[in-house]
Amino acid sequence: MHAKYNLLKQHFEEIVSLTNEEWDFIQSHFEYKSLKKHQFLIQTGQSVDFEYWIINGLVKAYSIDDKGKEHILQFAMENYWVSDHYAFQHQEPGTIFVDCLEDSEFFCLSLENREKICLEVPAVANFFRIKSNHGYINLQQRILSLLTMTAESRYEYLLNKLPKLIQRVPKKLIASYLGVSRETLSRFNS
Amino acid sequence: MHAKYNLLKQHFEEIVSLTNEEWDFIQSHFEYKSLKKHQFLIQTGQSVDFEYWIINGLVKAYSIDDKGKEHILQFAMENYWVSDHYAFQHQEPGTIFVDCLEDSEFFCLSLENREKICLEVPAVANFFRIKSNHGYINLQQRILSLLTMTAESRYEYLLNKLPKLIQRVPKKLIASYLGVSRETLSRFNS
DNA sequence: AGCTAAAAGTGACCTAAATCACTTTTCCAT
DNA sequence: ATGGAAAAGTGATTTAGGTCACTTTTAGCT
Repeated sequence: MHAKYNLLKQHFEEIVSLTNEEWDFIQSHFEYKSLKKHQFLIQTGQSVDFEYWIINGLVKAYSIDDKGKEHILQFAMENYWVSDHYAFQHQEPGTIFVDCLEDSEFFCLSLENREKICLEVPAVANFFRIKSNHGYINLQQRILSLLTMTAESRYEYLLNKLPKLIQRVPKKLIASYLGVSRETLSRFNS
Repeated sequence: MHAKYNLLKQHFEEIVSLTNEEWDFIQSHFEYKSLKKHQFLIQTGQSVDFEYWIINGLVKAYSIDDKGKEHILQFAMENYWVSDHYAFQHQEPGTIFVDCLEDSEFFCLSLENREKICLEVPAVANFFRIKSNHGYINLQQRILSLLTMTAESRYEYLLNKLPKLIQRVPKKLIASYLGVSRETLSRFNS
């Protein structure tokens, strides 16, 4: 477990620097969790008590429409943060599902603990500020890609940006992420 | 100008509390700017020196594709923040345009000053952290709406969510924001 | 008020992608 | 290794929305 906490520490220290005391304090506010493939991290209607940092593994965050169709909001793997941010932030029941595409391990941070370490250790507030900002920028890029690009060029763009992801994820899920039917995706390229 | 700075102070204090000394320090890191309708705040290829808080007015942030078509990333009005966040953060040339749909006034914050006030005043880091997080959540909602809803229901949703905005913005720009042609938008509803 | 330009509406036609139905391939679990 | 399920591929058909061309309405000027 020490080694795993060290990965998280490295993750913070890519952005901000921390003293050993600060790190010990921060670390003590995380919980460990482990799930197998197909298990749920978050389900609609249930409380969302944590934000999760992924130690290793792969999850998908998605919502299901009235026709039962799945729409993928995000794939998240090692080093990513994932949650139902809306529900977590507002402490409301979940609006999306998050489940594991591979066996996965997480460090879990509650809202209360997040606010606590942000207020106690300014570097943590800065860390999350910068992380959120990067996340915001990424989503803006994705929106632009949805507005400006055809499904096929979104696919090429993704192949280029996250080639490793494509290896690990069935194409029908990639299709759902891109906002295209699996049949159409299957007719692209190659 | 005092009164306008006060609006900004109120904006901060919706999220965090600040002492008078802290506020004076923060305030001194903003510059004032005023633009007329049709003037540009940000242009592609030019450096993006600031993040802007809108005192009053209305702007659109958009990119132009290879066919010369405009795609609207964001409308921003009083109390909103706007910039080319990517270019600003990475100090690279702008990738989008931002121009005024109405005469507008801004408080401008440089990257250097932002980092300075975030490091000096932890409440500011927390303010931007929370703001970014809200922004992230909003963009996730928009992505979901692009993935799951028809153009028509996206329009209804927007009408419902930001009725005032529709009043102030030509429908062809709303169409561009929704990712639909203006002819198609015109055929919706009533 | 009157002129111009931008915005909005509308019809006809076209196309990218969805949907449906079915086959083939790949991946696991026993 | 093998049987069953999930994933992927493919053809036929449908459809939402795009594009083009034109008219009507509205909003700003001077």
